[in-house]
Amino acid sequence: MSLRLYDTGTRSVRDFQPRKTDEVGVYLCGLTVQGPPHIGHLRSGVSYDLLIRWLRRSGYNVNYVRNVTDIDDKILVRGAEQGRPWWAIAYENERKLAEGYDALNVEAPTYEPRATGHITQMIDLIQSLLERGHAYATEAGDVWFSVSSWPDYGELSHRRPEDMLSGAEPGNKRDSRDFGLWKAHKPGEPLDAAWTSPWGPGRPGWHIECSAMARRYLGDAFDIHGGGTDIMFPHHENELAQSRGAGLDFAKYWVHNGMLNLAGTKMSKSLGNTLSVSALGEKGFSPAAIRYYLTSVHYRSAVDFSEDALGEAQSAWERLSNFVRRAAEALGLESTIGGMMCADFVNAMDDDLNTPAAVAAIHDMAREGNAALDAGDDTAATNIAGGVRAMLDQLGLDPFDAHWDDPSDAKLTGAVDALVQIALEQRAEARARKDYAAADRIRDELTQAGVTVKDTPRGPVWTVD
RNA sequence: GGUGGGUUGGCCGAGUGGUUAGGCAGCGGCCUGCAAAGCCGUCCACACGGGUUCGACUCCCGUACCCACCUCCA
Repeated sequence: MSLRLYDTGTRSVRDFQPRKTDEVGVYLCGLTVQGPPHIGHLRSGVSYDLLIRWLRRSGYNVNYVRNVTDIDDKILVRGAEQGRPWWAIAYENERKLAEGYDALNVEAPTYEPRATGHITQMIDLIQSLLERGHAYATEAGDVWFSVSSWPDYGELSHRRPEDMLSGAEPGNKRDSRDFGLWKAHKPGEPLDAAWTSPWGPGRPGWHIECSAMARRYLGDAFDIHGGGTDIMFPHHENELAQSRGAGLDFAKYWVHNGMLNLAGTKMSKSLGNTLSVSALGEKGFSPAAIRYYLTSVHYRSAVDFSEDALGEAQSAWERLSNFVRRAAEALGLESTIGGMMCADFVNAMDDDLNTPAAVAAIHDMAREGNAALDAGDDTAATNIAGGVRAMLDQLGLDPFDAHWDDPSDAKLTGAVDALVQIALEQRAEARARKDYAAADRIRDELTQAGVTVKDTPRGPVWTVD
């Protein structure tokens, strides 16, 4: 079996067959960096990270492009509000986004282009749309895409023009459905937010950016285009129309991830109901647990975020993590490397990235592994532990991944280790003479200091909370 | 109003026309000096009403409720 993916364009799960045998081009609409990222954005990052990792493990050489939109109306508004250059705000948020991705172990894309670096490519595309009669320029210096000139408009989101509510953005356009390709510079807007063009100074419309950047780095035709369901219309519909209108084949498959809701409503910048990774960290949730949480639901499902659910996910994640650590302590870390993923896991991933089922397969194996360790069956335990680690690693959740280490802890560990060892030796002596009151007192004191001690057949093990 | 998605056991969350999802929490047991971890067992289910079928949570129709998009938004 091989990968099957849900394709929004056909509204069905399709066998994934890239244009070239062993290469895959993927374009993901990244963020408009008008504010710091929240976990809804990061959910999208994790979802596509899982896809990319699975494509790579399936043998494809993946060219993964995820853009940053660093110029738009709201960024200019933020700049005016804060009395700072708009580009400083965009870049600040872009860095925070990168930190968020990194915290959740989301791998960097092959390339991360910025919209402002591709104005000439956008102008080229707009010109070819004008030449082909799919766009028109106004005296004010705006350029609009003519929706009525493109009969296939609506093919992605399956909307009919007559079904659409009126009240689209105002402007000097001929048809209310037409969307902006180029926005003329307006009085009062910063001069450094305008570029010269055949139609006068201005800046690009949102949609044209992605068409131009996808074309530059992935070519006129590529395999997968992704983003959140909230931008399927109009953004992706518009991208598709203008790229096809310019004579490009564009994307073969369209993938959309579901929204992350808070109290039943979409988490969004405009609603202000956002939650950041660092805020969750302050509440005691680890980045690995957050990633596990986002991985344990299907990427197309809406997720109603709750701290209770995240707490349950953290417990579940610790169960897997505990098994891997336990196995490494018993068998040696080397023994847990290079295992095989089980068939249930592979089949689940091939089935439109059914990560909840994949995670369930890991839990099943972890149970068997724990039983093998209990029984002293090191051969079986080694095989299972290696498989569990391989699968967790595939999901970006290997407990031993250095990514999860907190560098600030590293210095302390050495010092604490020496101190804890002294205490544990005293406790061992107390236990040897069956003075359990004294032994428990030492353990309680360590617990109060944040050091959790547990006894295993191979002696005590401690962790810092 | 249009389009799409959803409603699963105390909670999270997959899936299937007839056979245990998985996890968290609870309960009982084993193990342990105790605890933790782990293992075994166990309780709890498919919004509502019709229909198709030998049999439906799983297909069809209807009803209710929820969400998203139709305007910037992953």
